[in-house]
Amino acid sequence: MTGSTPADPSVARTPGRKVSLRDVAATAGVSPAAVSKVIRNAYGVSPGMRERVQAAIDELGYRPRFAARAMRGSSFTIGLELPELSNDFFTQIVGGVATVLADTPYHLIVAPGLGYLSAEAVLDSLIDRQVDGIIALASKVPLERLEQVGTQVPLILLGRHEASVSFDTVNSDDVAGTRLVLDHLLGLGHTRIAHVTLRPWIATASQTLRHDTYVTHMERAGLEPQVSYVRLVEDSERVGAGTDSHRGVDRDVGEAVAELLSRSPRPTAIFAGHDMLALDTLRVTRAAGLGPHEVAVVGYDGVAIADHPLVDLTTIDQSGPTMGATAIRLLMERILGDRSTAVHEEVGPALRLGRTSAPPVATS
Amino acid sequence: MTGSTPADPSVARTPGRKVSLRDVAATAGVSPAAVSKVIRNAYGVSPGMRERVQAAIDELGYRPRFAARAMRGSSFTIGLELPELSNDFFTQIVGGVATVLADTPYHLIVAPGLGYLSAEAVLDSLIDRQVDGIIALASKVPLERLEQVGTQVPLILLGRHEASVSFDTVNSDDVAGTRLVLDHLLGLGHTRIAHVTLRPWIATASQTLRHDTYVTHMERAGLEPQVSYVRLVEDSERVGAGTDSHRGVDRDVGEAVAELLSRSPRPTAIFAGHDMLALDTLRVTRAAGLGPHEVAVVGYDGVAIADHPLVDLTTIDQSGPTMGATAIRLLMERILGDRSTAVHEEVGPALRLGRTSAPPVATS
DNA sequence: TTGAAAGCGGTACCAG
DNA sequence: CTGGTACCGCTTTCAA
Repeated sequence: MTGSTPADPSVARTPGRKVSLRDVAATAGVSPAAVSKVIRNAYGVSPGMRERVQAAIDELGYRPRFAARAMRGSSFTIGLELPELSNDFFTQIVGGVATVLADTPYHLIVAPGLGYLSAEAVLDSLIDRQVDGIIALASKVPLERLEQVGTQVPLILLGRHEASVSFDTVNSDDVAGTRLVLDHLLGLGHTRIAHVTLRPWIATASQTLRHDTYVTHMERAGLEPQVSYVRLVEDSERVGAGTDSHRGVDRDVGEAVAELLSRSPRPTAIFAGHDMLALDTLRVTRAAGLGPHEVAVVGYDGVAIADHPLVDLTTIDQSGPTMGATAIRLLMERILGDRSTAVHEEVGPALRLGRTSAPPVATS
Repeated sequence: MTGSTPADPSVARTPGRKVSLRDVAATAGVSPAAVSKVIRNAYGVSPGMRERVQAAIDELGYRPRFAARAMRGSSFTIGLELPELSNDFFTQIVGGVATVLADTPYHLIVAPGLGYLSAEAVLDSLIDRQVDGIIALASKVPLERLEQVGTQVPLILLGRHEASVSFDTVNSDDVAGTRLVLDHLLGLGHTRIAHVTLRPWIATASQTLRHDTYVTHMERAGLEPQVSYVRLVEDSERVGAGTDSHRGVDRDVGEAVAELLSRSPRPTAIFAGHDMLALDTLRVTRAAGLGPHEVAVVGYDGVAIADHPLVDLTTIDQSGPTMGATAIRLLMERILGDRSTAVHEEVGPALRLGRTSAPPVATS
């Protein structure tokens, strides 16, 4: 309530107009063009000029506006599209990107799908913002659309094994990762290993590769693949999810897992398509009173909570931070014009053993 | 590099220049001003005009650029400052905000501190972006700075119990919430209840209120408050955290909890300042082989993982989504000019019982 | 109701 | 190396 004091100087600081580049130029006694060069560290300014301009900038507390810069030059903004924020794997990627960006004049806009916004809408919005480059997860956007985006703005895709020419990709080796999981479970003595995942949608998506590798690896081992698909949740159904509780099992995941558990003979191990699915799977198995020896559970991603002693989930570490750092490194190469041919990098997956996977009990 | 395929029509769609408002005007045979009015749903356009313009917009696939709009009018962008993304409570808030925003032409920019960027830097950056309004957590920014920001742009603060006139606040009733925790533990028979939290910094921050309430409530119950403070991590030390693993106990939290456990007599219960601290606390107690009956643990926030059967953390549900939804509602009131006096809303906290809090074993 | 024209605050080009 | 200046695409008076 500083309002009771009629003229409070501490709040009075509301200049009629923000200080502009022209103001700086006037104060420093130079041209606007010169100031522009200084703030961009552009070529062709004498040390004396730079100094005087910098002094004026400091004196006036000048800060360039992104909007004005974006009109002519670059927006100094990187857009990061991702499906949601409640999945820790995605926020690990954000961390990796942000750390690299910290030493640059570029800023990061985190643009989650947030349930109601599709990845395509998010990409459009980033383009409307004239970002200088985009990093995207975009696991469900058609390739043609991505290629098109890639011709408009430098683009890096994560989790899509596309041999695109217009954009780069960064992926974990999902085939190798899946084999790590299966060999681990097979090594423990499991034979009835089920897989719970989203219904394959894009053939090149990480999820799909894990699924396909699971199937072929099982068959090669002479075992029967058992997949339970989580029903795709329509966007319309998701509206309002934000105000609901985050809690409880996603109904569809719950059903998918319950369906697996009801099979006879029951699977002794469940390989979940990613860690959030694995956590939900554990909700169901624990609710059913089934421990690691009855049903082993393995995830994929390496979310932070996975190695909490109370959870201790066996999973594949995808090195989210490294993926993010790699992505922004590749993106900056393109933005700075250092490279214009597509590259496709992979980071190695690593098995992280936890208590949720154990040998099956010897019944049968 | 569409270069390999000489003339690929699917990728060829790279118009030399994006379609502008002027193009739409030309196509529709009207003035740019008219188009501007139509896309803003502004007053003073005849139905016929609107229809023709809309047709041209659809035909050309016109999309207004945020930068240009921000130059003169509003940016149709809301900025959300928050300390980090790896804390699920914060992303719950984001969800609440996003859901309400879904029905408006406004877009959300999520701007996390990301370790290296301080809240103040993030706020500055949002202002440079000319966002139309800001929602901030900003738990460590001095009040004067916030008041100043509040005079520049509509501002809503979360987790700060300030009676400001220049900005609104949305808070959980931290006093009531803390009492719920303590009464629960006292009811279970605990007397040696410790508190682990960040060292109080801002007197009006939620964390501080919980701390202060803990102290007074304990004293009023005739018990001795025992607080262990987590050392503040300097920003400089945090750089690079993004590429490190998210895993393991924050060294400082670990030390703070270990210090508590080494006291004699040992506390039988630990009230953590928020859920992420509680999870780290559980890491330490479990590593020390101490179960709920040796050391009860209670958190605060209601993160999603708290109610996982493997964790089952007793905590206070702060209704993050509701807080976010409330915040954006208040912000839109200010942006649309419906209100110019500050309001300060509170949402009620609720105790959520879990397995991590149990009566103390009868030793003494 | 409609449109002409003057910017918003930077950048880029080009002449000095 | 420096500075004048024409823009970028949209919004906003203000006349017609």
